[in-house]
Amino acid sequence: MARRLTPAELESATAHYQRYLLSHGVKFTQPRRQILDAVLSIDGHFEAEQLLYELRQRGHKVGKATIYRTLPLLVDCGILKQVRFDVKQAHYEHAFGEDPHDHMVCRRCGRIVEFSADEVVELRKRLARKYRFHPITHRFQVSGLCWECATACPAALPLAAAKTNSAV
Amino acid sequence: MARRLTPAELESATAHYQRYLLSHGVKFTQPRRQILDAVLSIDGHFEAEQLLYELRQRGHKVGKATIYRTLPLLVDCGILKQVRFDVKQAHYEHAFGEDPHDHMVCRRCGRIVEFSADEVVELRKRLARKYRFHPITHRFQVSGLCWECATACPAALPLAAAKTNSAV
DNA sequence: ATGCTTGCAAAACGTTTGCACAGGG
DNA sequence: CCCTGTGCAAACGTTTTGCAAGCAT
Repeated sequence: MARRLTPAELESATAHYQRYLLSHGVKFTQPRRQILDAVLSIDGHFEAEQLLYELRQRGHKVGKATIYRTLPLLVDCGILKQVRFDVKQAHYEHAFGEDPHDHMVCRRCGRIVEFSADEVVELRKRLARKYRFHPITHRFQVSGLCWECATACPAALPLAAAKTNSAV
Repeated sequence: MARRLTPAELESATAHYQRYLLSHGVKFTQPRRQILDAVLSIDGHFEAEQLLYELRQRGHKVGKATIYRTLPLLVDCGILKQVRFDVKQAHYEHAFGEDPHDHMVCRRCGRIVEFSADEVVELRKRLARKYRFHPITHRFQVSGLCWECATACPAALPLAAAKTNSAV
């Protein structure tokens, strides 16, 4: 699960961001600083709208367009990762100070279980060799029922069993 | 890779669809028949817009709304699978007469390499047990460079190497 | 002073919905 | 016949873009 960053990591992330912007001839402006701070303060996954809300909470009048223009910068410099669930809008999470992980999403309650990506990366490496591909990143998302929903609603399980082998 | 369905499979898919519609009190209308035929004639992945185009090619005046209303039927009855790449619009592919597989997408040329999902399903099962989750489906997508692009453009590889361990 | 950045509003995009009419069982 | 399915167009929510004004270097 996303944990709150330590002060040292916050510092480091900011410095990293500034270096990145500088080296790309991009200015470290107040809105970009405010967005960075807000982004780093959020635990877990968020979408653009939530980020806008967080900024408004802090009394910052950043425009929606600026958010959409800034998120790619944060992704490119490695502070954020874009995570796409099965919905139209993009989600983001920290890529900084986090171990690589993937997600299991519960169909019933929407709960997200994060799990270590170590074994996934290993499998990915093996498959890439076999299929002659150079892997850079991956997304592995398992959809199903969390433990609570599965015990609370056994009716949903036959469906699960029937489709257990399908890849999406 | 998606292969063209055999006449027997086409027949079987149509019968299957009709049975599904009937059992759900849904009519097998002309537009739905036309959409089914067009869908089955397409190899590989497609999106709603391409399906509309294919129908127009055949001289069928099916509305866009009907396409969007029909695709879920085809997914629910197991003829299609929704595949989501890193773009906003949904893609679809045959789920009929196909082995479960996942995708590697080349960042440079967009080429899609399909690979068997057997090992992925196995890993998924192991992880689900460990994290107490009931898997139903999964999506495993590897992003990187295909063999051709990697050899044609070695400049892109350092980036690949640097990010090799990141999950998305 | 220059030119990247901003906010606003409007456009674009894929998708969904409301409605009156058409068509299948 | 009835009731569902259809096409059209308009609505939708997210994301992008054009533009005049603002601000960092």
